[in-house]
Amino acid sequence: MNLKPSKRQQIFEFLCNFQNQYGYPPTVREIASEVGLASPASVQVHLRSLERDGFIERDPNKPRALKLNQPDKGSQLSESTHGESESVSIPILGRVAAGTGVVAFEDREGDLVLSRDMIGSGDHFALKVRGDSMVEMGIFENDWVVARAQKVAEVGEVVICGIFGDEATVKILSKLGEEVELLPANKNYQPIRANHEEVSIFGKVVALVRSF
Amino acid sequence: MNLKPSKRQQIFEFLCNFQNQYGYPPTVREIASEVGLASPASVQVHLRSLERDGFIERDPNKPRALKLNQPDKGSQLSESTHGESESVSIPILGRVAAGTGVVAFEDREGDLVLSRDMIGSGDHFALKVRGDSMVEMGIFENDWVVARAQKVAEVGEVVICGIFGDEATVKILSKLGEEVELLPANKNYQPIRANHEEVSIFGKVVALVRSF
DNA sequence: GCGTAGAACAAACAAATGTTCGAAAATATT
DNA sequence: AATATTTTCGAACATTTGTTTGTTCTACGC
Repeated sequence: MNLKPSKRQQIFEFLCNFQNQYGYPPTVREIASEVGLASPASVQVHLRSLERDGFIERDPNKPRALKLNQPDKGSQLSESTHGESESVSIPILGRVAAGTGVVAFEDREGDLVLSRDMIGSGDHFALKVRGDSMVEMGIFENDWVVARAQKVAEVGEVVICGIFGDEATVKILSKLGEEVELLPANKNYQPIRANHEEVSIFGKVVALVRSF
Repeated sequence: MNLKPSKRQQIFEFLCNFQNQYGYPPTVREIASEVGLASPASVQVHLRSLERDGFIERDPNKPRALKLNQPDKGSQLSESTHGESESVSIPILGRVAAGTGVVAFEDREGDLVLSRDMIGSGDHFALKVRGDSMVEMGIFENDWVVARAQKVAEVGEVVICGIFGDEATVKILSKLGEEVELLPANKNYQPIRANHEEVSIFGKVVALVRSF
């Protein structure tokens, strides 16, 4: 069926490339022209869809007021620094702000130093793991998980998320859509199902650090 | 005269902050409002000045079509080292020298950067984990274990050791004396018993790092 | 004092942009 | 084949935005 990438995906990739190239987002008409749609109205539908799923954010009635939430995806940046390893200081958060959107770096309790090529680009934060809900993935209590701050993720990825405005937890994202499913990695715990609006993703886990 | 920063500089800093916060550049009027100018015309002159000097690029007649050429400059992000955390570069070893005594740092494949307070003092090295003999301790294949180079350890500690001059492995030291016992953390593997002379301890595992 | 230069202003204009609405076309479903 | 669903379109509209123009005000040098 879908031999070619869907318009939705085409658009998203174009957004990433454009932002990368020009430093600011494209307009609706520029998108239309690029992906082969004749009317700005056609683009609107997809933008709404992308916004509903958290890939982008928009400010209504404002030109180019479009923010990418996952700057990495569409951009094939050169990750080959393989020579010098920049060390990055990652703030350890006591708790994650349960606000609607951004991850606020509250209660910084210290820093974790890692090399850039281990975690990739972006803003990162670290959390100390509480509980044993992820033991089957080798994530133990008192480990540190390092996450890249982003508000969307894909099925199968390990994410830091807040449910019902609760404290942040580590879970495996297993289903998306109107209803979101979050899986623990421990048979003794139950999967969590919740409405799309009740779950906020704070970041995607990219590394784990344990100190013996 | 210039007690306060010049309007030009105010504007440039605002551009950086805005772009950082919203993901797209502000409009001329948003700039005016922010830096305390009442007319968009007033902002224009400064933008022209900034463009003339190469700080920004603009596309005429297009809203928000403004590119920062130096995204880092104006942004006073949290670069504070917040306390002190000395970062240590730990060599990643392809294999551990099977010599009787010291750990020679052969075949360095790269470095792992960690903060000193995570690993403590001493000389360290890192190994990539092969096999699943330690899964029950949450040490998975392709993880990195960081070890402090030392030739002795105590019962119960996780060590890097070589047996019969074999490749280095990660095990739990469980008995000392004439006969040494090394335990895997996996029911499918057998404990290893060997003579005191046949086992050489290279280091004690002090940290674990996993990259997703 | 006089004149000049620069900064800022307000108002108006033209262009670009986001949005909406109904209809047409394409696609999927029964 | 008939129907429902999705996608796209075209055109009009309201808003936002960049730009221009002429004016006012202040500071400075002669």
